[in-house]
Parts: sequence; structure tokens; C-alpha cells
Amino acid sequence: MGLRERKKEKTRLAILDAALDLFLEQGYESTTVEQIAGAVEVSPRTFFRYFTSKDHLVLWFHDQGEEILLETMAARPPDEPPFTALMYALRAMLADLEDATPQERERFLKLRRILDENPRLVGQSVARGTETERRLAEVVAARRGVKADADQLSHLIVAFAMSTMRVGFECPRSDGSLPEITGRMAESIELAERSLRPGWDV
Amino acid sequence: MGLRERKKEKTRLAILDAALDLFLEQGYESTTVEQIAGAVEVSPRTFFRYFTSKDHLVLWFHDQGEEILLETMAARPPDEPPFTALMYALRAMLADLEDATPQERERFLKLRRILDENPRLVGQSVARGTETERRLAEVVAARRGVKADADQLSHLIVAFAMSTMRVGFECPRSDGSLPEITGRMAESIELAERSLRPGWDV
DNA sequence: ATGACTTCTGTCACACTGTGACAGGAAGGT
DNA sequence: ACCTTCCTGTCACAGTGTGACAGAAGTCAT
Repeated sequence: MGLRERKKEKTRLAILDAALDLFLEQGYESTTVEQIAGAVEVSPRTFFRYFTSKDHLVLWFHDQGEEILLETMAARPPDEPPFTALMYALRAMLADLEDATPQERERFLKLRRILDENPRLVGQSVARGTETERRLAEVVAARRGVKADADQLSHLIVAFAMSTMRVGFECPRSDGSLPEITGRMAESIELAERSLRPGWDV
Repeated sequence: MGLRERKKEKTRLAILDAALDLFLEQGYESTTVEQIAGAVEVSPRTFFRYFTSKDHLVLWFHDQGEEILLETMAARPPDEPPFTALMYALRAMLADLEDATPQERERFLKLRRILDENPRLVGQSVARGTETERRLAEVVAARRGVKADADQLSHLIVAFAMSTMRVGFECPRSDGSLPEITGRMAESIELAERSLRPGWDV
């Protein structure tokens, strides 16, 4: 990896960290792109070359999550029931979080605190999730040997899976520590599996 | 109802209709608030007094839908399983649509076409839905005699119900007529009820 | 109707987000 | 060193959204 790419990644993370800290200090809305750019000695124009919008700062982790979901789905045995495979994919996301460096974990926890304080951003985050759902629906439809456009069940399977994820992430919160989050998530997965009729997602 | 209120409602709808038509003609992004305001002989500043944002134009029907959902939930017998009650609430939304005036139906269908062409707006719509979910979760938790903050199952019930609704509305589409939409919705509800274990939402 | 009173509207001014175009500088390969 | 490519800052700009204020229109007395 060349110097150019390393430098790029460095500024990317510098912008991200500066922004997260500013958001926690003064709130999301009250923080301007100019301030964030200023904090890392970069022009506002450059900020938008790294993050397409201010919201994208908060949604960056979604790109990461989606990648893991899709990779895991591809790796699971094709004859496994789709919902089961999706639950494994969720667990893979958690595993990735636990294997991450302290810095990355810190970033994630800061982000969660910001989301707690800004319901609007939670909405944006969910909105971003619809794209992921669309892609996952394609994968699930392929597994089930149907066309995604014409099959409601494939969409329902994915929608239920993502609901399970969101419930695990969003509620209920107390200290917001990492083990708590993974614990809630595990609970949520268990709850969902217990609620669904065996073989519903064939 | 006084002249003032009638006039207000009239301009509100005038703005809405003008906007929907412009969106269909030239696309959502390419249409400016200035154009919309101009089409109804109103200052841009006034536009923002009727709709807090350009996006809000497309989300207005959500406010209406949420109201019906909450009202129906309040009217359902308290000992009815929450998910069943939520499915009745969805059907109440459909019934409201079918009872609506031709104008209102036309508005709804235009909106759907706009959503089809602008995935970003679908995302916004889903984002708006998270607020509804939060409120419904409170209602469901109250029914189940628990606190919403501390109960994942209440959230999961609502999340599953809203997933069912979204799947019914969003996929799959062909002519986009009203009977088709209500049909898809009914299918989706049936599919969800068949997928869940009896008594899972006690 | 005339008055006072409330509410709505337009104008002006402004902050902020996001984008296109261009020029200079840093990194890559030869 | 040289040329190419990519990155960055500057400038200019369109568009969204908001606060403040003055005037117009609706409301409700007498």
C-alpha cells in the first residue's frame, strides 16, 4: 500500500474521530462541517471528498456491517434455511466487533452514544438499512430459487432478520458497554427464533 | 370552521398537489421549493410554514397513517394478542384508503409512483416510521403490562408488524393500482401470520 | 361599519450543506 | 529529472431552511 493511500486512510479516520468528538461535545446539529474540517486542518471542500455528507459520517459503519452480512451469507451452506443463515450473519457482525482494535471499539461506542442523543440519526441509519435489505433480499431469493421481484416471503425473511438486529441494537440500554450490546443482541436473536414457526422460511 | 382555516387547508392541498405533479414531471431532486411555491403563487417562505421541509411533502401521509394505527390499537380489545391487534390496524389503514375520495386516492397513487422513482425517499419514509414504531411499542408494552424500555419482545412485535406492512407496500409492483396494493398487503399479512408461532406475542 | 386583536403572509437577511470548475502541489512510475 | 496521476484548496454557486419584522387579511367586539 502506497504512501498516498495510507495518508488518505489517516485523514479519513482523523476527520471521523474529530467529528465524533465534536458531536459528543456540542451536539450533532450544532456542529458544522467547517468546524470539523478546521479541527483536522482541512478545507470543507475536502471533507466532502471523504464523506459525501455530514450524515454519512454516522452511517459509515453501515457499509462495514453490510459487507460482513453479505460475505457471511455467501459463505453459509446453500441449503441452510435463509433466516438461520441471516442470524449467523448477525453473529458474525458481533464477532467482528469483539475482534476489533480498542480504537475501533471506542469509535463504535461513541457512535452509539451519538445515536442515542439524536433520534433523527437513528432514522437515517434505518433508512440506509433499506438498501442493505434490498441486497440481502436478492441473496435470499437466489437461495430459495425464486425471483426477488416476485416473492414477498424473501423480503419478509430479510425484513424480520433486520428487525431482529435493530431491536438488539437499539433497546433497551443502560450503560451502553460492549458486552451489554452483544448480550442484548444475542437475546434478541434467541427471541426471534423462538417466535417463528419451524420451517417458515424454506 | 372559519374562513381562515378553510383557506389554510386549501393552500396546503394546493401546495401538495402542485408539488406531486412537478415531482412526476421533472423528478424530485430537480424540482425546487421556489418552483413549487411559484406554481401556487406563494412565497417560498410560506411553503416552509406549511411543510417543514421538502421531504415532509412526501411524508405527510405517514402522519395520517400513524393516527389510524394508534386509534385502531386503542379501540381493539385489551386482551387481544398485540400482533393480531396490529394486523387489524394495518387493515384499518387499507379500509381508510378505500373509503377515501377519488382525489385522496389519486394523491396516494401519485405519491407511490414518486417513491418508486426515488429510493432515497423510501428511505426517508422508513426513517419516519421509526417514530411510529416507538409510539406503537409503548402501546404494546402497556397492553402486555411491561415497561417498553425494558422489554425487547414488545419492540420485536412492533418491528415485525411494521416489516409486514412495508413488505406489503413496497414489493412487488406491476401496475400500481389500488386493488393491487391492497391485495399485496393482504397477502403479506397472511404470510406473516402463517410464519409466526401461535401465542408468540402474549 | 369601525375599531382593536389575532393570525397569516411576504420581504429581507442569513447560516449551512453540497457541488462543479479550475489551478497548483504532492506522489507514482520511468 | 520528467511526465502522469491523483489529491487538495480556492472560488463561485444553487438550494434548503430559519429568524425578524412589517404589513395585509381574517376575527370579533361594539
